[in-house]
Amino acid sequence: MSNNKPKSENKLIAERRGKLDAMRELGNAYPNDFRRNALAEELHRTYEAHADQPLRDEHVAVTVSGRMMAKRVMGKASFIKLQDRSGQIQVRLERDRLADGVYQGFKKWDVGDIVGAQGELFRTKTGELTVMADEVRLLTKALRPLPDKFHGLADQETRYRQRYVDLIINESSRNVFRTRSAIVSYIRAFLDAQDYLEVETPMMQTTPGGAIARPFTTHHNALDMQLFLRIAPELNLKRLIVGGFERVYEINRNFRNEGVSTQHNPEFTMLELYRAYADYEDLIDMMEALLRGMSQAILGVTKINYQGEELDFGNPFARMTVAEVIERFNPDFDMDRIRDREYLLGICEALGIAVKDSYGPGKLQIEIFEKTGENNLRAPTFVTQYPTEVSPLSRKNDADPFLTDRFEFFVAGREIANGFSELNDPEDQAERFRAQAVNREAGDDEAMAFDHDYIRALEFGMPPTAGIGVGIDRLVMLFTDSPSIRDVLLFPHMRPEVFD
RNA sequence: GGGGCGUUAGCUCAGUGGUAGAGCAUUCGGCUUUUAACCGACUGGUCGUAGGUUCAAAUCCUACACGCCCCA
Repeated sequence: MSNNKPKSENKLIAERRGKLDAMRELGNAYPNDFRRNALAEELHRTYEAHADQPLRDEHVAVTVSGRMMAKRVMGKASFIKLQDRSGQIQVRLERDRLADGVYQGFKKWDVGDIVGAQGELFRTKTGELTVMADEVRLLTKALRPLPDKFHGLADQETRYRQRYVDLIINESSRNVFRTRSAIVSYIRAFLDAQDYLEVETPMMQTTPGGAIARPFTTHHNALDMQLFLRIAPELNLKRLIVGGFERVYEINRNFRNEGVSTQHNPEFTMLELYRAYADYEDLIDMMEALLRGMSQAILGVTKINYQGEELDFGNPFARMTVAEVIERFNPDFDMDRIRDREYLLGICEALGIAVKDSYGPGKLQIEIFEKTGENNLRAPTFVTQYPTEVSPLSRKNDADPFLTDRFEFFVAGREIANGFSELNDPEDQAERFRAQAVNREAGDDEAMAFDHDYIRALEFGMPPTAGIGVGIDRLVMLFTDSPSIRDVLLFPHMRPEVFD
């Protein structure tokens, strides 16, 4: 994509700048005294059943405003379309209805300008609800032309970099972000109804924790100290459980210093939720209810289409253990040796998985699971019984300490959520931190740091608790049929544009 | 990090070695019920950047930038 060329400014812009200069000479070119009393969609809804003559008889006077998206001039009369936040409304301008000179001035206006109009409603002979303008004003001059009215804006890069243009032009893009907002609102209402407290915890932390990931670093000048952007709010939220807030959640940004892809943005939004006196199975049930209700509320159906694939949130979700997934997708796998490190190493080698010396059988199992199973989990599926080795904050299973009471939720081959019964034994937690520290020493910069204050908090006693993290961006992708995470982020991360 | 594809007018796109093209938009003229309005005339480009090959490069080669997709 080529960049702007400010050196010899585009002719189209130069022309519009000339029109703006003329406006400046006539007075304030950027007035802010226009107020409207109607939105496009509201008018369409209210007068849906009105035919032309009854509508005229009612003399419905309205003021509307928005961006002029179409301009069709037929000599002494014109039609324009104004787009406001709700939709579009047509306005008819007749030279002889308007004050002297207004119509001549209007002919110089450009598609993209912000316009306000006042007049009475009628219906054209093709039935379109229209405002017959008695007054019309140019409220803001657009210096830059909009993309092609028919083909719109298709260039991906421009859509991401100049999201404002994408939003002006593409209704589908506007709808993605409306749906995103509706999803977040739905989650808040769902949780608020269950007496959860929404909280905000620090983005900048001295010890990043709560997930296995590489952090971003930053620097506080006055304190002259290194800070990390959080990779998860988990440990702080559990401190709040210790504090007695029993049910808390946060919907906010996490930052992970990893690659960028259709599934990953350096900053992304997570719902994290903690509930005392609950275990991971309670949260599995909650997650299932949340998704089913959300699908019904947002899309009106429980079967959704994602990139040509039907995903059914209506029926009970599948449940499998990590071991079962491995068995299912590796038919020759010897399940008797699933904790045999040497055997697992052999399988990894055969699968072309790069392993480190520090990997124990649990980590190796997960590598095999991710390589062979994850992408095949198409229908909504809860996967349970994750190895303790890869779950440093999860409560061990009472019957089998190799495993934890943890689950992840998959749909369309992607991890959407991760939850578990929380580890509230401070001595066990300290031991897990020490194990992570060993990995850290060994050069694994994703391994967790030892968080002394978190141990101290647990020593005050954290009630039995379960928690879950849900990737909001990925959820929005599913509900908006978006192939890339960038499609559901208003301003996705991009390399800087060069302005020369 | 590796591989593939892409970058031409404001937008959407043609153009595979021989004078840089179309539609829409813009500009000018016409038109008082249009719907991608219509009719007529015109205008608009360092073909992503830098090198190279060639009599000649948007086109072939190399590097780089940015983007998209796949893989790690």
